[in-house]
Amino acid sequence: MNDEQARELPKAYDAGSVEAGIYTRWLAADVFAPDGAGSRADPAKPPFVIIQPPPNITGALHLGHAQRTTVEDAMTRHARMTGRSTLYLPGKDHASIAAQYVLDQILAGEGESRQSLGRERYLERMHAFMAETRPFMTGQLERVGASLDWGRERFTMDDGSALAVRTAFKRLFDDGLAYRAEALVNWCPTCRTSISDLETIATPETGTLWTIRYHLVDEAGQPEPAAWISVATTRPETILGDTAVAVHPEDDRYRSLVGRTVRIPFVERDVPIIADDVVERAFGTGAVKITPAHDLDDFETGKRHGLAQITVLDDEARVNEAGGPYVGLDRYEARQRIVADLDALGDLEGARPHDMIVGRCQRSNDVVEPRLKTQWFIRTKPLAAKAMASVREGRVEILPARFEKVFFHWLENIRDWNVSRQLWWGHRIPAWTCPDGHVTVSDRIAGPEACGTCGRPAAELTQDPDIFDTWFSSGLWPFSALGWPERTADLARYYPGTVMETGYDILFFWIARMMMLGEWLTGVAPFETVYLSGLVKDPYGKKMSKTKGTGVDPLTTIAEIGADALRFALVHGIAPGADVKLGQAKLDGARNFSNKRWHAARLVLGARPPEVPPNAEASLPAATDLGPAERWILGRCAATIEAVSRAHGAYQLGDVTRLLYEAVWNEFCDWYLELAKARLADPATTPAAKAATWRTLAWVLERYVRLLHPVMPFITESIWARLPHEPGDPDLLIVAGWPSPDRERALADPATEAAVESLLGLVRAIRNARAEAGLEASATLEADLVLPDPGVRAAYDELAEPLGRLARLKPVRSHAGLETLPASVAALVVISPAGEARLSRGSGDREREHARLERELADAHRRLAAADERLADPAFAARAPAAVVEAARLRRAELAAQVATLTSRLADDLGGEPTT
RNA sequence: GGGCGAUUGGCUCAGUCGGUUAGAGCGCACGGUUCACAUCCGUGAGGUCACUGGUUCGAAUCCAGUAUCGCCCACCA
Repeated sequence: MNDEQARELPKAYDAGSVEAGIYTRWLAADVFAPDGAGSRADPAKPPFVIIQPPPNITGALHLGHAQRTTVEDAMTRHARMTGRSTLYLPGKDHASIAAQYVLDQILAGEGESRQSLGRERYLERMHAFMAETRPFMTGQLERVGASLDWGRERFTMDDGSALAVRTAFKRLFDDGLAYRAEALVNWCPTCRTSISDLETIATPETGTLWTIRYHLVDEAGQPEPAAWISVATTRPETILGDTAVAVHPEDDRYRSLVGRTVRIPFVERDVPIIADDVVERAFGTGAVKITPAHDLDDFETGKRHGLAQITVLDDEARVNEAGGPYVGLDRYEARQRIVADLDALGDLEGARPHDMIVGRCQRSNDVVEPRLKTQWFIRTKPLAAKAMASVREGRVEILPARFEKVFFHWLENIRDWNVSRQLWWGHRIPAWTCPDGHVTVSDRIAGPEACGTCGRPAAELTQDPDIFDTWFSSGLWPFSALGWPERTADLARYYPGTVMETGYDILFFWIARMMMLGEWLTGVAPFETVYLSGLVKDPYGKKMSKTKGTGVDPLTTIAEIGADALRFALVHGIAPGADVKLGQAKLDGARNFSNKRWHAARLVLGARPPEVPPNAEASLPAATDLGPAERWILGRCAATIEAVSRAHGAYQLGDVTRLLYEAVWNEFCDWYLELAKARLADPATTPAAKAATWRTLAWVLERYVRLLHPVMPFITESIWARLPHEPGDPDLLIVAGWPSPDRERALADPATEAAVESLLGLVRAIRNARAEAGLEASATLEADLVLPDPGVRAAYDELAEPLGRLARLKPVRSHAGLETLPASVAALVVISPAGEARLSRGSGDREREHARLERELADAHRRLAAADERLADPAFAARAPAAVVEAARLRRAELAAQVATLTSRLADDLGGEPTT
C-alpha cells in the first residue's frame, strides 16, 4: 500500500503518526485470529495459546495491565512469527464483588444504594455502567498494540460462561465435591456478603484484652457472689453468645471447677465449665469463654462438646434479639456498654493493650465477622491433590520455579471453599429447594423439572438467591472461553493452553483454582506453563495506586512517548516474578531507543547507492563483495538472532530487550553504520562493493526489525513497509517469519570478526589517549600504525579509510613491525592488543601524556604481579583445569609484553619535540 | 509464628557452569555545530559485590550464620 510513497521516513520520529493506522491495517488483514485470512501459520506446528487474566470490566487499565499485555503480546507475536497459529483471546471479567463495590460507591454519590434500587434495577444499572467502561478498555488494549483475536472475545457473564458455570457446579455436586452446609463463614458487614478466606486480610492491630469474672452457680442454681472464674477476651460483646467456659484438662488451678456451671451475665444463661486441650494455660487467665457462633476455634470446640451455637449479631453486625438488653446496638457500641456494665458490677478485673490479628475485608476493609450461615462449599482436598500432582509430575511448569513451594504450601493447607455470595451481580447458584427442604442442582438454564428427591414440580421449587464467588467462573476460564462444556473445534485445538500469564498476586485466587477445576472437569491441566509476572511499582518501590495518584493511564504515557517506547520500558530488564520500578528515566531511555531505531532506519533508507535499484528485492551480498566490517556485523547479527531466539524460548523478555538494545545501539549504530557510511562515501569503493555494503545495511536492519517486532510492533511495522524484502515475504511484518541465523552465519568468519573487534579496540584506545592527552578533539593527526598480526593488518588495509575517520587520523601509514617505523617518528603512543599507534602530537600536553603512560605502566605492573602470583602457586597448576591455566599463561605473557612495550616507550625520546 | 525474595558505583539494575581486568542505562565531569539521530557523538571518574565464618587452587557466584529492607502465608482467646 505504500509502494507509491517515498521510501524515506519522515525526518522527525513522531510516535503518534507512526502508530496511526497500523492497528487498523492488522485488523483489516485479519492476522490476529489463528485461523484468520491473513494468518500464515503452519497447521502442522503446535498452536501457541496464551491465557491472560480477563481484566475487571468496571476498571480502566493501568500500567500493570499494560505490562502484562505487553508480555503476553510479545510472546504471542514471537510465536506467530515462528509460524505457529496463535490464540490470544480477549476477555473481561464481571468481577462480582469488585464491580458491586465500585458501583455502590457511584450510587452512594447519587444518594442511591443497592437496597433503594432493588435487584432488577441494580443489575440494569450495572449493565449500563459496563457499557461505558468496556469500549474504553478495548481502546486501551488497541493502543497498546495487543494482537488479540477480537472475534473470539468473551465475558465471564455471557451465556457460554453461564452454561459452563452451571455444568461445572452440577458435576462437582454429582461428584460429591459441592455441598451445602451450615458453617462459620467470613462475613463482611459492609459488603453484606460472605467472602472467602483469601479475601480476608489478616491485619495486625492493637486491641484490648479484658479480664472478666463469670460467677459460679451453686447447687441451688444461684450465682455465688464470691466465687468466680476469670476469663480473658478481646471481644466482650460476644459474651452474649457464650455457651461454655473452657480450661485445660491438666490445669491444676481449675481442675476442681470442671463440670461446674457459671452464669453468663446480661443474658443470665448458665453454661458449663469444660476441659479441652485447645486452651493455652499460659495465655490470659488460662480460662477461655466459648462462643461457637462467632469464633472459629470456639466453633470447633463447641462441636466437640455438643454446645449450643447462639448467634448474637445480625448481617450488619448489630446485636440481635438474642442479645437481651443490648439488642440493636452496633457491635462496637455493645462492646463499650458491656465493658462499662461489667465494671459497674465489679466483674471487670482488668484491661490491657493486646497485639492481635484482625481479619479485614479485601474490598471494604471492614472487620470481618465469623458468622454461622448455610452456604455452598467446594470440597477442595481432592481437587488440590490433582493440582499439586500436575506440578509435581511436570505437566505444569511454574516460572519462576520458586513459586512452586508457595503454591504447594497453600494447597496443602487449603480449607473448603465457600462459593456462596449474598450479592446480585454474578452467576446465580443453580440449586433449588423444595418445600420439604430437598436440594436439587441442575445445569438446565430453566432449572430442574422437578425436585430430584420427592418429585415436586418445578413451580414449587425456589432457587438459591445467592450467586457464585466471581473466581468460580474465572477458574473455568481456560476452557469455558473456548466453548466448554460443548465439544467445540476451538476446545479441541486450543485446549489446554500453552502459557498462562499473570501476576504472582493471584497465584491462589486464580491459578490454583483454574488448575483444580481444570484438572477435575476436563481431565487435563489447563496450561503447560505458568508465567508469573512481577508487579509494576512506582520509582519508590510502592504499588501503583489510583488513590495515591501513582496509578497511570497507559494512554497518557503513550501520548507522551508512544506505545512502542512504553512497551519497551515495561519489559526492559524484567524477569519472571521480579517486581519492576518504572520511573521517568526508564521511559526516557525507551523513548530515546525508539528514536535511535527510527533514525538508523532513515539513514539506511536514505543511503541507498544508485547501484541498487529503488525497488530491488532484498538479498544477501555475494561473499566476495563483503568487506571485513560487513563480515563482522553479519557475524554479530547471527549471534544476536541466536541469543534473542534463546531468550524468547525461555520467556526471558528482559534479556530480549537488553540484547537488542546493545546490538542495535552499540554495534549496529555506533560502529557499523559509521563504517558503512565511510565505505559508501569512499570514491575508491567499487560499485559492487557499494551495493554489497548497502545490502548488508538493509539486511541487518531488516533482521533487527523482525527481532524487535514482538516488543515494538508499531515502529517495526512502519519501517518494514519501507524496506526491501525477499520474494515470499508478506506485506505485513506481523506475519513475517522469525529469522534464523544460518545465512548470516555462512557469510561471517570468526577470524575476520576477531580482527575487526581488535581494530575497534584500537580506535577506542586512540580516542581515549587523545582525550587523556588533552588533544583537540577535532584535530586530524598523522599516524603510524604497527599491526603485527597479518590478519589484523589485512582487515585494517580494507578499513583504513573509515577507521581513520573514526579515530581522526590522516594520513595513516601502516607497518608490519616496529623495525619498519621511521626512526624520526616520535609522538603520542597508543598500545592496544591489536598493535601500536604513534600519532603526531598536535597541540597536546606532553606532560599529561607522559603521566598517562606512567599510569598505564603502573597498572600493567600491578596486573602482571597478580598474574605471576597466581601462576606461582603450585596448587593452581595442579588443580585448576588445563584450559584455565593455559589462559592464565597467555594473559601473563600479554601483560609482560605490554609492560615491556610501555617501559621501552617511556625510555624513548618521548620528551623530545615531534619530528614528523 | 512460618516461608520467600532482595542487598553489586550517587540512582535503577545485568552478571551464564565458581575461572582473565565485575558490566550497562541514568546521573556526574570533560570535550564535540560535517550530510540518521543534541531524544545525539566521544572520553572519563566512580565499586572492600551488606556483614561474619566456611568450602575451594580460585567465591559477587556455593554453604552456614547475622543484619537491614520488601513480600506472602498464619483460627490462639
